[in-house]
Amino acid sequence: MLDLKVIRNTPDVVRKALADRQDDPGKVDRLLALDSEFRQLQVRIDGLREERNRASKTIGAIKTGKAEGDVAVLQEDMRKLGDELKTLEERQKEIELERMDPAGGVLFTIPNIPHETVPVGPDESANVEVRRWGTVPTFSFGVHSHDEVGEGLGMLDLARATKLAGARFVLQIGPLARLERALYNLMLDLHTQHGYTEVMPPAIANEETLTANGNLPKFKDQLFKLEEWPYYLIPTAEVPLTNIRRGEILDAAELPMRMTAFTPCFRSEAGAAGRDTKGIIRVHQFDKVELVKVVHPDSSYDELESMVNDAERILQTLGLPYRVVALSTGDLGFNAAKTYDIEVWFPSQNKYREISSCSNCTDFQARRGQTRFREDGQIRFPHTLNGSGLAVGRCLAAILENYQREDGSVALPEALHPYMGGLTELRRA
RNA sequence: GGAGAGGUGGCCGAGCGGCUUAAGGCAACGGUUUGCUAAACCGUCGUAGGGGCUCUACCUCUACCGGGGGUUCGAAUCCCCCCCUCUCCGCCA
Repeated sequence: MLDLKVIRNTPDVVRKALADRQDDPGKVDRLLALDSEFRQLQVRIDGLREERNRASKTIGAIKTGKAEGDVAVLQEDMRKLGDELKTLEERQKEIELERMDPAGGVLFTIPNIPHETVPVGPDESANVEVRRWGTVPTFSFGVHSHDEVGEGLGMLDLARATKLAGARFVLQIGPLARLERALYNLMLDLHTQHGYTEVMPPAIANEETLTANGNLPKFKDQLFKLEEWPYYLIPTAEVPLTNIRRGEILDAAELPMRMTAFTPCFRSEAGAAGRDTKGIIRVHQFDKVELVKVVHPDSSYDELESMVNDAERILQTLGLPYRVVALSTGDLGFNAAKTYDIEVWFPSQNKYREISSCSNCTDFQARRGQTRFREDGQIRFPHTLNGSGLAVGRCLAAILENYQREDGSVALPEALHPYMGGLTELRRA
């Protein structure tokens, strides 16, 4: 959420941000109207409470013989005042819900303000490619999609995954199952070597946690909920990691916090029917190594650049060609002020596909979760960043495609050999 | 799952309808003293939202004692519901 004071003081900035995002700038004016009414009520309510507090104190003094007066008259007056107060309080509560309620208040429908360096544009067509790395491989034979390669090896069985759970689930067997483990071990090893603290969080989160992260209530239909429980399967480790210090005031010396975590991720993929139905690109359960930083506001954009580099390093280590794209205002996520996507090359689709998304959420998430830090007596909100480092399943799919050979076997990148117990290729048994 | 005991400021801990404006202590910060350190002494010392104003200051009000509701002129204190922690029992990877 944005700072209400920022919206009051610089409404034009927020209106422009909404317009750039193809959102409704009128939200600002609706919010300001509610805010004004709320504050007027606040003044009257506080005045009445003050009067009541005084009178109650007087009644107490009279009863203990420290003052003179008619208790009955005062009590009757305060009863009437109490009725009036109750009416005003109920009114204010209604306005408060419209203004600030996480489940639908106007403030919570206003997205983060894009950074000045974000390209302005209506949708993904306005995204800007920042750089490319690696050489796109050429094949002297007809390339196969990753699922064809995996099934050809006898190590990927999507039909039986469907029997076990349903469509959009994955079953890997033998060396391909081990490849999954090898990949996330490699990722965690590299990230921890570069200053990230490894974290193993719960894969289930409660409503408060998901609300603070912005997944609830807006994206409820993207989540798997546990029946009979107020719990959800996490859609990403970003959810628990950004909530670890929720509601706390940190010491400035604790910043920056850099964390990495491997978790399964669960997404309903509601609304994605028909998209990426083939293969394991878009599934209900996938593994991901996540990067999260909680940093001082002054350094957050530098931290974003280094986070992207940290994610890129994985692809470089694996020798997978990719490009980095800066998202435009129209494509930016709700929480993000700036986002880079990393897209890896998929030969069978003849295009780059997203394998990581790294965002600076500035103070937007921290404010929502009331994560703060104290510096020179001042209390401020830190900036939070999150990025995939990387999506393991998509990484595995990219290896199957980019390293496939004509005979159906797949070479393994050298960096993985130690993680595969010396195995240098995948070959049908 | 059953029985009991608890949740009060950064921490410890008193308070159990009005002398609380949440005592006292520890820690922290500023100062005095000191050759240095320590000690002692003095002061400051929660968060949030309003209002005033001569607007980085200052004055002032309100809310918050796990969360939510209720009783009352008045609730940390009484009542109801929920959450969490601890101890014991049961079950269990």
